[in-house]
Amino acid sequence: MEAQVPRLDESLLAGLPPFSRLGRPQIREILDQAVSRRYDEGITIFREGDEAERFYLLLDGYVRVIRTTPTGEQIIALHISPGQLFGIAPALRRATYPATTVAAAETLVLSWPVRLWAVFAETYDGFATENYRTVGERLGEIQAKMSELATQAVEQRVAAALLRMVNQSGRKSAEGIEIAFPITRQNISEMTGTTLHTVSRLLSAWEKDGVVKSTRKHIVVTAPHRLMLLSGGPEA
DNA sequence: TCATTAAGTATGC
DNA sequence: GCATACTTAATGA
Repeated sequence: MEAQVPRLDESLLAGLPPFSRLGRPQIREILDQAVSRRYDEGITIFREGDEAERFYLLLDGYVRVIRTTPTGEQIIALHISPGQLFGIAPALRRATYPATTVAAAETLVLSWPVRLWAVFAETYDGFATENYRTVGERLGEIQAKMSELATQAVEQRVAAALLRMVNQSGRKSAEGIEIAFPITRQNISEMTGTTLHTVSRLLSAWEKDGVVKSTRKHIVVTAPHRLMLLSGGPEA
């Protein structure tokens, strides 16, 4: 459907963890088999349970990984930043995607057919190990969030969620550090297991205290250290 | 401490 | 001007 755009430059992949150990000619081979595509904000790239036909690399933008509970609520499991692979069902030896993935902002991705996963892993030094590492990291992150959900109060969870996004996608601005992709109260409630009303109240209170500044779909953390206190221990 | 209901204002295509 | 984002207060588990 999408034509192969001009010709992808090798510098796109050089330096990214999954490809860091590869030489130019190898990167060229990989790029020549990739399809690139752009997604607008809000567009679903693939759905939980879909046949996993391709795996993806995020070149630019941000994507949200969403899981649906048996009762039908959406839970935002994590956000993915540029340079990371996603939809890597083959690494988990799965035939279907374990989660839905949606473009959180205008997004540019490369993708390859899953059958190439095994080929890359076998042919290219470091590809497999690097990817198992990131899979492990993400599982750990999700685990941490699950236990956080069970143990921490809402205010602490929301503070921690903001910090995570800032750490991962923070962009320095005049006022502080801003989250680099559009994010709503609803979204934040979906990552913290609360309601948008509670998130709204918390953000309003924090704004009054000078910890954050927000406009519609846009949040700047003006006092990260104070958020840290809020997310941390019981008393702060 | 927090969800829910409900009723409002603000914002942007 | 309509849909969506966001705010706030009240109530009750």
